[in-house]
Amino acid sequence: MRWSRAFIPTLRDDPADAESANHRLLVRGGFVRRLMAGSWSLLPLGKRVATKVERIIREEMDRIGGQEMLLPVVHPADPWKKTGRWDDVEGIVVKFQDRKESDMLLAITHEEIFTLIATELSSYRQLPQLWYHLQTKFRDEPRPRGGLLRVREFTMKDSYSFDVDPSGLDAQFEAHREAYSRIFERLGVEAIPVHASSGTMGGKESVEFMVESEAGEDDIVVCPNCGYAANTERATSGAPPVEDEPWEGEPEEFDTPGIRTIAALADAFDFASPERQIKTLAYVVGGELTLILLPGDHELMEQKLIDGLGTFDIRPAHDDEIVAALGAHPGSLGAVGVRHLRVIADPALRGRFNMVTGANRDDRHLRGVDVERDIAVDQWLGVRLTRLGDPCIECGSPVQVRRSIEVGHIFKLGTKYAEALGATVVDEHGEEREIWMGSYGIGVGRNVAAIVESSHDDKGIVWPVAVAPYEAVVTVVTMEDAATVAAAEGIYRELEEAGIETLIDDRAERPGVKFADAELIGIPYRVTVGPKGLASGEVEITRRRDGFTESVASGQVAEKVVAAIVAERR
RNA sequence: CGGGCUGUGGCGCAGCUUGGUAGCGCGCGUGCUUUGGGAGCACGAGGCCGCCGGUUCGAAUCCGGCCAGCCCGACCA
Repeated sequence: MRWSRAFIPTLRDDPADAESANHRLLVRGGFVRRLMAGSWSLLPLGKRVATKVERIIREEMDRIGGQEMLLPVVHPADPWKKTGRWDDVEGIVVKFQDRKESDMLLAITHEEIFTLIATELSSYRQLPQLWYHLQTKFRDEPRPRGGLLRVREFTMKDSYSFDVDPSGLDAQFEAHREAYSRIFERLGVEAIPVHASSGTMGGKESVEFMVESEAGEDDIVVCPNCGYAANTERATSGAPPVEDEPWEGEPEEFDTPGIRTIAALADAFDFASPERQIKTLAYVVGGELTLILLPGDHELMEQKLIDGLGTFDIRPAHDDEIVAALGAHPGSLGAVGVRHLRVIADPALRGRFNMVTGANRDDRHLRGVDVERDIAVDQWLGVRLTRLGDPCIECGSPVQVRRSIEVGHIFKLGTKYAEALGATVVDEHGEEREIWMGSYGIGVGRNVAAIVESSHDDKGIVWPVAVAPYEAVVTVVTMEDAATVAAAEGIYRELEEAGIETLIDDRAERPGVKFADAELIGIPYRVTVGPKGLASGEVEITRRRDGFTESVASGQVAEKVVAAIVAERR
């Protein structure tokens, strides 16, 4: 490609509204342009990168037996109503009606429709099956952010596995785990698999692939000793040890005028440090007021509550609901003596005594509370957020918490969708059985963003060869010197003929502009052809990754560049 | 959904406090000079000042409403 003919609208300045590296560099390098919040056009360079990411995904899916299809992006409501998700996905899904006033939606994922196709399977002999497509999803995210990291419209590779039994599902799940690891390795991102929450997908087991990055939106818990790794939405840890001081007898009420927070209570009384308080949260779960208890120095991870209770129908209670049920306002709440409400407590409170909690009378608290003696806990459920330094659940070593980008997610779905939509096969005994399903997703644009986040410097993007929009650029130092132009054109032709995707920078620009642009858009290898070097028959090869430069006889340059690139293609 | 910030040529910004000709840098076009790290000079093109309404003789500027974008947070009692 001739740069003079290419549409590569690079910008000299960073766009003002861009914070994260991928946003800043992809816009500045002319890869993408924003249409609206969370909605991006891929320009020629961006499309080339996305296509390469897709090719790698396809190759790895095909390698484990995947068959590519293409399903529609507009779905009728009916199958979504049958699986119960028509209501579950309220808010994130765009719903509308066609001219006949039939309910429809824009696909946020494709479990329902792939399962409908799977109803055509009739015998266990046809299983296993593995189907996938690369298709647009539209999710009306409440807050798109971070350039291509969280968007509303995006291309996703989603695959779906169909098996006659759980062990078949396990095998396909493992195949995906390996395929995904290969994909991320080829993309040049360091993704670690972690235990995760299944969210709206349902199902029991899921693994996320996470790339450590400050731009990420998730925190993962990692144990440096034994390798345990999990999203904080799911991670469990041991209870950090606390030494309670002895207390004889019943809890004792005391005055706490104007005190509404754990911090304020801790400041006012030296026996009420946060770790010795019981934090009492009021939630409405399935329409019923429920108390959630945690050690005062811990935080609730709402997703664990959702997962642990098996319902999305939870929300913090409003003040008036709390007052009506407990007779006190938030800030003076407690569960001692509460029998008419469901009480859920984090296991970190087990065996704790001489604790401080609200008395359910405004401006009054209780001290000397023995959790198991004084509180009627209906359910012990691990709902607290794992913190840096908490003991690892597997080995007890202090865990780390790292900000990360979720680049892939694989789920064991079980038979939920098959049951709802009637996808069954007959087994070898002639009996009808529901199909066991898994679903597996990788967002294309988010992976492009993750690559940029983890591979850039102050000059611009550093693409791995495998996904670079072009593998090499021939920089013509001056277009005014006929010998220079002729030599550059010759090298360009050689590289093209050797199958190297090459740009020739034949613009009437000064060399500094060409160097800066080549670095900004991140081309892995640059061949610089100018009169200075040509005087001794030489040109330069510069590697983007580390700036390493060597002079090479112009007759040998193509061969050297080809060898370097082929070795890095993956 | 709550909070903060921001909307002025393609990009980055000033002007707004104190109402009166819309400005700067980059980029773009033409010409000359220059040519191994974002050149210089000269001339030139390009703006519904986010939108609607109000105040005023007069609004980018003051007032009200709306829309859009970015960042933080996700009710933690």
